[in-house]
Amino acid sequence: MRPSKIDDIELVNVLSRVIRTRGYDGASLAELSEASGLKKASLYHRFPNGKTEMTEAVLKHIDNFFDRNLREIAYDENRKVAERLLSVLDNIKEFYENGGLPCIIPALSVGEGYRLFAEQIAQSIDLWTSSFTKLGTDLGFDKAEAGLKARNTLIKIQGALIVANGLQDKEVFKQSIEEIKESYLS
Amino acid sequence: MRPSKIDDIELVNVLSRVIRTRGYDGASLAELSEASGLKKASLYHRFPNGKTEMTEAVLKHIDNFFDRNLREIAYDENRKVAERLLSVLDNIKEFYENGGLPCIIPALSVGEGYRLFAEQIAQSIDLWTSSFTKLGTDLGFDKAEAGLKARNTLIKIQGALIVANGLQDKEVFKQSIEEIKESYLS
DNA sequence: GTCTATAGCTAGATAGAC
DNA sequence: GTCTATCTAGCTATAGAC
Repeated sequence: MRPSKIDDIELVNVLSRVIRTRGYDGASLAELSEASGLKKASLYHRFPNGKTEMTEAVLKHIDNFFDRNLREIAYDENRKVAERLLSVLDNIKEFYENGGLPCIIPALSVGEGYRLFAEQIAQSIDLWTSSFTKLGTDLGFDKAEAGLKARNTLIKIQGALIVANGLQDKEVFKQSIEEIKESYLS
Repeated sequence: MRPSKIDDIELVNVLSRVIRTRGYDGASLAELSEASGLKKASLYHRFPNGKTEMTEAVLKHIDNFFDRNLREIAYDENRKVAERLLSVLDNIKEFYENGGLPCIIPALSVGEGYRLFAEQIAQSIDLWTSSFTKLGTDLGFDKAEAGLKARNTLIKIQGALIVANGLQDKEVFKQSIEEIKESYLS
């Protein structure tokens, strides 16, 4: 076995960046190849089903990230709930690079990406919703209100990423994260 | 002059639907042709610069819509401000078909679309922001707060469209519009 | 103004050498 | 595991008849 030029985790991270910024349809194999340093045939060796499989790997990687850095923390009753909230919001800021890197959801919400990955998108939204609902109930909100707050949290994050990108202004995103904090803790 | 199979307005509306749902990169000329009933060569007769020019026409058409149905109403001091707010929110619901039709912004926020239309996206956001800021100040909020509320209104609409699409649930969008109403009028 | 036909290119994908 | 070379299909775009 000849050694890999780039390990699996780093490779998926590179593919993730390209797909999130260029969109599924816009992320060509040529660009994925250039960004990763692997020729197209090498990408096919790693992902025999091509771009679809690369995107599945990216989705799985992101899903793992949020399972560890959002869901697990939100449900960790050994930690104070306010501390859990601040921790997950920090992890979210990290994932989106303070608003400079788009979410995968809009990148897969149009065109061919949506046809292929609609189910995974819905599942991802559900994971976020249940995690923030858990934080809300632990903070004392009743179940219904916690559910509404959770949904509005997702909406705010998704909307802030779109607007921050449109204005090329990360402050829009950072400000929204602060407002989310206040909406739970004040 | 042989008569057009489809008039300019209807044609732009059809192109708009395809670009908004498929994204700029995902909207192929084949699909634009099929949706409009015009062969590719006929589309080029109408838009000599191809897909770029079609998208420019769509953006201009949408810009006109919101100039008439958002900005003009927001600034129309002959009407009661609460009535203006309800009117613009109704027009927004219409434009997005109650959350069933995506915004053009995410469709142009990735890939080649972003490279070509970043400036128009930023301008569009500014028109929305100033319009809702005007409504906010006329409702008695001070300038700074009205500006923040306006930005959060855009964020909520954009985020709600993403989440509504991801869950295939228009209620998410309709609920968000109601919450926007309450945030201004209660 | 619309059409058929096609050019020219780039996309995703594969074969086979090293 | 990576590479060069190549295939085929789809893409944007154009030429020219009606």
